[in-house]
Amino acid sequence: MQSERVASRSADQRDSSRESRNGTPQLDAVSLAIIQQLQEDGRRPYAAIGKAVGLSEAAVRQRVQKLLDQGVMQIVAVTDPLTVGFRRQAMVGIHVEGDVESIADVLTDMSEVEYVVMTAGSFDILAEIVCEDDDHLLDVINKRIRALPGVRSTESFVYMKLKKQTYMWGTR
Amino acid sequence: MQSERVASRSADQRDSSRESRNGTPQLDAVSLAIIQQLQEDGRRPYAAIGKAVGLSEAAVRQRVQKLLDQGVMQIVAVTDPLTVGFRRQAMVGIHVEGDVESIADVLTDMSEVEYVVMTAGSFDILAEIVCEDDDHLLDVINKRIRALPGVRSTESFVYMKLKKQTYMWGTR
DNA sequence: TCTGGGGTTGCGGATTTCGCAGATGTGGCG
DNA sequence: CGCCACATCTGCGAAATCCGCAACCCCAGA
Repeated sequence: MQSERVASRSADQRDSSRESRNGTPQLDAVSLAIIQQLQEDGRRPYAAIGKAVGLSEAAVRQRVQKLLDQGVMQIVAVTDPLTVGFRRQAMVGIHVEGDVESIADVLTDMSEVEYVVMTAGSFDILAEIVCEDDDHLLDVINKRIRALPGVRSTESFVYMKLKKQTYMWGTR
Repeated sequence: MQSERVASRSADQRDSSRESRNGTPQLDAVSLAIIQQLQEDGRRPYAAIGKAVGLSEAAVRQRVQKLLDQGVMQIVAVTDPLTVGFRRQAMVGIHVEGDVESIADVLTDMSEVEYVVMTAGSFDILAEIVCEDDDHLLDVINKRIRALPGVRSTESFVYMKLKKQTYMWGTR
């Protein structure tokens, strides 16, 4: 059993508490391996994960709990919104004048906004919106987003068909 | 216990096997409620879910399994790729000439491509790319995507900061 | 060398998962 | 209307898993 260990646990491996400049904890190889296991199946038993990554069941459990508490990962059910009754989705590109981050914060607080990212492209912000129908979508884009002070202009990309949606980073 | 039931199980509730035109199964209110529970916590015990939605533990288990098998939802760990060692992400807007769907299919098969959606905006396709560094990203965009026959032009939006990422549809 | 703290391990006991057999209910058909 | 076929739900043991806890290990600092 000892022989199945990923590696000798020393040096660069043990520092799962160190933090990089942006405040997010640095992950060691073992935690990464645990995350990979849970990306394949979020309900995989701790014991099975432990066997795969070379740790006891209890150790895996504690690390998973910590990753959850730290917000490094979340274990959730994901669906294609279209099958769950949300008929309209769109990506909205936003041109901002002034403080980009404060606009992003406002978007983050909107429940219809699913995804917000600041970019270095011709848009300052990309936001994904999930709505129940056209009226709802129109309302969010025109009345709620375009109306924000600091939003210079927007461009919308209404979704026609979701082709791929994975959560398998590192598993490839 | 009987009194906690969501509703009298009849009529519009029972047809979880009917399919809408696009081939995706139609979900009834109970399955929706189960999904909501799992969107809050992907590891929530079946018994707890059953209590919440008014079903026995075994029934919940069967429905969850079916939703998984049908591909309606998946239970997985999701992370911010930046904390897991992927330094560069980008959204790529693509202008296509000819068959859009076949291009989308090719993108879907690329492991670096995380998300593919066909849109009705000025781009035909939006694809999200997750890479380890700049070289990798450049390689994927220039050598792999732009090189595809049928791709007329692309525009990239490199991610600077991920502000929001949720999976709470229906929970609001 | 001693001490402190983070991380790991090894345990029971409580809880959950799993498989199965039986009950229930609905739709189709003679 | 009666009856069968099919899908779904329930109840229940057995097995596996989860969970909390105390002991242990190892490295770093005093």
